[in-house]
Amino acid sequence: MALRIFNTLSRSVQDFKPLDPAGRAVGMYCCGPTVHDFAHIGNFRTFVFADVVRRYLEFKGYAITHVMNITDVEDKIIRRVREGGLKLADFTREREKAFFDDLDALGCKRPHQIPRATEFIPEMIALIGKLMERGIAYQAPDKSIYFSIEKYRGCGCTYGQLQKLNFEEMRVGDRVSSDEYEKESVADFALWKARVPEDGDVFWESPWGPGRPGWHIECSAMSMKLLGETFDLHLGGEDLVFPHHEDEIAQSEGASGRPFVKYWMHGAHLLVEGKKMSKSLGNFFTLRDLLAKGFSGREIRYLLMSSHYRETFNFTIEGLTGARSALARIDECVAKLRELAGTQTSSASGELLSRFTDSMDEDLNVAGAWGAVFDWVRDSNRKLATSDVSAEQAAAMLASWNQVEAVLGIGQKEESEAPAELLALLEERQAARKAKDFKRADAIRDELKAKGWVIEDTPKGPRLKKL
RNA sequence: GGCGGGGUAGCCAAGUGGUAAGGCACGGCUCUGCAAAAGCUGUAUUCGUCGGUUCGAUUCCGACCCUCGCCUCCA
Repeated sequence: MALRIFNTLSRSVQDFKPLDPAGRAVGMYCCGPTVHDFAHIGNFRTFVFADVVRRYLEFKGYAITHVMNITDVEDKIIRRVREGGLKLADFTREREKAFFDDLDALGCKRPHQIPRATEFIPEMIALIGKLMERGIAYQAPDKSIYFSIEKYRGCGCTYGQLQKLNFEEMRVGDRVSSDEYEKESVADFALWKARVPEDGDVFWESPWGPGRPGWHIECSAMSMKLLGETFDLHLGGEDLVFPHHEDEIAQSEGASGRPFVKYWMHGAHLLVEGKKMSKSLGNFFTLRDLLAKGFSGREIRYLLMSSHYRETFNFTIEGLTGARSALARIDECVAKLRELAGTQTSSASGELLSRFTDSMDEDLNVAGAWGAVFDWVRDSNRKLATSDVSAEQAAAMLASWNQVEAVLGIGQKEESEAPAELLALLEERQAARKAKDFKRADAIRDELKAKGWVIEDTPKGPRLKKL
């Protein structure tokens, strides 16, 4: 079966067909973080979503090139740098490192290319130059360069491909920053912002004078440079549909005269505890906030990818606790199969893969995919309980799981070996039980529990499990 | 005001023109010296409300109610 995805351009679910005539290579660009602060859990929903898209495309056999930018020059960053008396790069590199630590904790694969905005200034200037040549961009009295939507439309291009726009009905002006009032039209947006005193030493020389790039231009410049003027997939959060992505299309198609991106995918936002995240409500979490509460990256990842990417998802602490139980159920089953399979290997069999694929093919229906996973867990547990599963059979079941897990990316629970002294206590308890000294046996059980280890009395004897 | 999502069990969340996946929580059972852990198992006559189409609608159409998001540098 073929993968189908919802394309924001057509507002419908379409068959995914790469531009590559061989149908194999896929270029994918995901709008990355603005490194002005620690990223929050809402940001990570989008990055986990992008990671799942990438992993599923790999699962489907595509040779993917995953690009994600780092926005390391922007108003907030400049303000922090100025306030802290810091060097731009020192500040942004630190935040960037924190971001990748977080991404690692969530089990996200590193994109193949991670361009920084500040390292593509010449490409951006070249792109702006092209738009100037074509008469689609103009320099305002404040020396900044703006993109003219009117001229762009005059060339037969469409502005408003991703969202139906009605400029007359739009509430204009609410958030237009004061340095943009010299634009010819409110809808126009900055390509190059002329240097102002507040920028300090954050500026670059350009044919139009010193300044810095506008927000949208970096993504156009970097994606076209690394993936070509037309590429397959562009992802981002739903808030980026307008204006960011709309403007990217305008800049890119205005300059190249060719279609920019074939498929646009947008991830919906997150609610936390039923409300929009905000610091004043106390429901604003960075990843490290949640890790500090004792949740693991894989638990957070599981919760973030437990529902469809185009639906608003309500992220709750209760959900996180539930994620822990749900993952434990999978871990338990997989661990048993591993033990049985030993070093035996086998090819995948059973219906897990087909059910998983059927769900994921339909616009990444992860909820349906998890349904397949949990049905497989129950089915495996039944087999384990009612019949002798051979090493070969266990290996075959595991082979399917491993393929699915490569997409889900939840990894496995880190196995912790109990220290020798605790194992000695466990032995002592066994001896006490044999001697019917249950008082002593129960005392040891409590002692172990106090140390964070639970005794699991299985038909094959007792085991220690970390709480 | 414009545009676009949602409303399915206590909570989260799939899905379908033919009578409701899965997860969490909860109850029962198995195992156990008792537990725990683990496993199995049960739990929505019903899918926001009211109409309509249909042999049949939660699924299609219309109206209404509620809720959320975007509307110029926020994932």
